[in-house]
Amino acid sequence: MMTVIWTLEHTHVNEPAGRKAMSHERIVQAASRDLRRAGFKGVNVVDVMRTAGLTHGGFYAHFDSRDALLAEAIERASENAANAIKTEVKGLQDAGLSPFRAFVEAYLSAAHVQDCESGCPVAALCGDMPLQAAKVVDTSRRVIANLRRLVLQFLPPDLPRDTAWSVASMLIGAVQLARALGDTSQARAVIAAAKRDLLERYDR
Amino acid sequence: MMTVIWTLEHTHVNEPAGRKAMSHERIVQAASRDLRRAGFKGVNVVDVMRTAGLTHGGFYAHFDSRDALLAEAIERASENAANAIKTEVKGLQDAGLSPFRAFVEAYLSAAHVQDCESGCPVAALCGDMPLQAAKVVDTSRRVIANLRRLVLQFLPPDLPRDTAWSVASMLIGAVQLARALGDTSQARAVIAAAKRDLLERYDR
DNA sequence: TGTACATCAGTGAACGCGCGTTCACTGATGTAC
DNA sequence: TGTACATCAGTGAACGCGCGTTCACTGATGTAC
Repeated sequence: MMTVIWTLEHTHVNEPAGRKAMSHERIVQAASRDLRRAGFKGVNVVDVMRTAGLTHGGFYAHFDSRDALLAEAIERASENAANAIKTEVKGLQDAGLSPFRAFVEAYLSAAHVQDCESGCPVAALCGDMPLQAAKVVDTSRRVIANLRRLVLQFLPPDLPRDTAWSVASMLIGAVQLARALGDTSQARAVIAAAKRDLLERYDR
Repeated sequence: MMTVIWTLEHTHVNEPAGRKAMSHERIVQAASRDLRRAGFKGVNVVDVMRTAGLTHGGFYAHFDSRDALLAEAIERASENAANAIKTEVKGLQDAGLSPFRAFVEAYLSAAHVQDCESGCPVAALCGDMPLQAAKVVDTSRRVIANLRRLVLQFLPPDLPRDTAWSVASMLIGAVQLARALGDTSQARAVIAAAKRDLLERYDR
């Protein structure tokens, strides 16, 4: 037991970021993209490892199970997407839009509808979240809480706080409908209607 | 060729509804429930046939493929759910609610959030629709169009027609978030916020 | 500094299971004459 | 009306493939002395 602890303490001493840690990171990144592009069932151990430049045999040196990877991947997706959105919002605010309007334009942009693999994991995965293993469900709920906090950052402060929930509902519902309708005029109508609704009602 | 046609014409003569047609119906009904409860990946040929009181070997006498079953099942789910909603809306209207309010209360009821297997297939499946086979995607889009028409039936008529899209977005987004959050106060807050938002804005 | 040993991260073959799909066969029902 | 035959709906075993998981092994790196 003493020996094991001693070994662990010295595991990452020698390489700058740690070879294993870098591999781990590449695996999680690959999974977080597959996850959003193809859903929970679209995350495949062999493919993810190959994308990360490895072979599948080493997978279980990094994760207890595929579900453990899913949990890490969805959390990573949440961070990535939040950062991407915030960056785009900043640009739109600099161009003169109000914080809330900038956020709505960023979240409901054509780019976000099309590039689901780098987008919001709640929009991509919400319907399947309750069907996953307990560990993944727990992480999913934290990711939903992250989205709520993100909305709150840009919501006019005089509104009741649970307005963040109806705004989040509208946003993920519209993105999902638009993606399901594909590249059609109906898909664009969904996005346009959601934008108009949100901005007319809540933009100050 | 003549023989085949002759045979087909006489296939269903002898039994009231047709033995095969009744089996077909039971299979589709079973699949439409599994589909909404457990998603596209939750529809399993062996289980569906067992639920319908049959063995799996006979499946391909009824459907070309599992995807063909999915397409029929999602369309059947759409009809079932629309009828159930309309019935409940009628009851709420008789109790004095406006058409739109009755519809929102029915769609966002606790029963609809909990009993997904008899609920709206768009709320249950929207996120996975674009990941399915072409035939299933086509049917999914028709089912989304059905939901839009259902919303239009209860929307105040003076509103722009594409308001149906933002209302539909809010409804399916809220139901999905509530289901993902489980039986928690947050889930109830999502539903309450969506109801308040829709009714304050559109109820006349 | 060099040598022997231990550990680490990763490899690739193999296992086991689920599940969509196929197929030869069966009992029941209907049809021809 | 009865007999022989055809068809229908369904059965159950088996096939093939994908995929999560395991495991013995390897080359590289680090450590003890």
